[in-house]
Amino acid sequence: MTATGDWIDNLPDVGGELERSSTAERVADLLRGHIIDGVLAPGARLSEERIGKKFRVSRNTLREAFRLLGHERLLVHEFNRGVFVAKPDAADVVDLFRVRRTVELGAVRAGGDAPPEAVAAIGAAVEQGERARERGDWEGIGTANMAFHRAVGGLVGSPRIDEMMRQILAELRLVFHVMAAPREFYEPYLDRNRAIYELMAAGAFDTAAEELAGYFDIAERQLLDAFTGLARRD
Amino acid sequence: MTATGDWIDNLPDVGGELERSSTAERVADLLRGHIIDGVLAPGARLSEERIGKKFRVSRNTLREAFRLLGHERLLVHEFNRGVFVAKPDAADVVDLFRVRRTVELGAVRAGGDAPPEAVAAIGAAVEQGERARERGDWEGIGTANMAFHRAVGGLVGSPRIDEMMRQILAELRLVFHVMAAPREFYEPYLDRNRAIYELMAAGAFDTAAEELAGYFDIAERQLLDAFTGLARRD
DNA sequence: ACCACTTTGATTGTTGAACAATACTTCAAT
DNA sequence: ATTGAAGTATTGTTCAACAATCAAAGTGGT
Repeated sequence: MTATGDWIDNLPDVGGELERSSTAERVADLLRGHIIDGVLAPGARLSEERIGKKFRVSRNTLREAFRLLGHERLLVHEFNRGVFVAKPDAADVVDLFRVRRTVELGAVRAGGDAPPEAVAAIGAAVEQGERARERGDWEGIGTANMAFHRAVGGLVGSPRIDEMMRQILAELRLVFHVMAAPREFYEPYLDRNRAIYELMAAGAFDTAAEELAGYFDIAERQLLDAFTGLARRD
Repeated sequence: MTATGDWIDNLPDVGGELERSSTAERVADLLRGHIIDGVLAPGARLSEERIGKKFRVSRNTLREAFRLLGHERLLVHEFNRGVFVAKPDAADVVDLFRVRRTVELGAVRAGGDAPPEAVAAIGAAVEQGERARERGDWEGIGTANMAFHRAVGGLVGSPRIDEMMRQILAELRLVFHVMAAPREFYEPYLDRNRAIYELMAAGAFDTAAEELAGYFDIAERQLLDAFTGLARRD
């Protein structure tokens, strides 16, 4: 054991993994989770005093967390009135799908340059969804579908794109909470996802993009119909 | 004038135009401007106490502003050490161009669906740049080039994409400050911008996209070379 | 000169209280 | 029903305090 002495150099880089985080960030993470899971309904008002008491943090720290989530469009800040859980409307759905068409279709079309692992990650998401279907786990199917699209964005291999996708998909979760989408919503898309993945695995990225575009058209139409249904009831 | 009574319904929506803004947002705007203009050099540390004194705002308010700009990647927040003006490196340049290829090329390829005004805005940016060249106004050429690419992103017609482009281009300004780019950097691209615009005006969006892709390749290469030059001097 | 260790000083992280400014509610008056 | 005028609750912002952490200067032994 006289040792080469440089075993320490072979340790994996930890990057920012063990970065201590501020209270504001932890609070933001918590709130984000609650919003995505629907614990905090869209449109709900977040009282600084009550949430501060609940989480045992000061108002100042809480406000920092609010700024973070406001920038992610999960909260809307109305001056002198407070912060509310965002409540996306039909226009937001249209916009979200414009973004998705731009980013995801671009990612797929340039998929030929992506490393094999990136494509494999998409396949993993497909299988994750299929396993969830076998269990009858509708929640799991939805999660797997999100993972599928996050993996599609991952084809670009860009941290910034990854971050954008995370945000966009989080907003999309909010859309579902607004219109109380049926839990089976994603089920029909499982087979389509597999088809898209198979095309990519075979190197037919352009065809895959066309398939994906078709999915966007149908899904957007379906969501918008649900929204106009809601509008009529107001 | 017994009146129909519902003229008020015909009033244009004011949207958020007369939204009052918080101090934190105004401070963030100020700092953002200083960062983009290079008044605050990349890597510079922003002391809470000194900046707070300078702007006459409390530390708490200042920290809210810092959170905003941190989320825009213009500031980096190191726990217990402070906030610094972001200092993009070569990896950031690569990533920024990945994003630009995804977003801008996607925008151009789908340009056929964009309204004529959106295309016209691109032409306006081209002419703005050419006028700046006639004046020998290098600063103006750079600004016009930014406007050009912002207008390209505008083809999508999505507020979220517009916001992304604003952020990406702001980061790109930081890249220029890091490597002290020559003021004539953008000049050679003026003619290429016009060519790309003419193609789009003629409806040849796919060809325009190919041209734009060529621009990205050259510009990225040029920036990366400048960076490796810097690295050698360290 | 060089290494480990402590001490000191400065800065950030977070809290709690305070006050002004604004919004919401209630209720009276027309 | 609409308007106006309190009164109350909430947000916007500041300030002061203290703990936690980092950076730098010293300290001593070799």
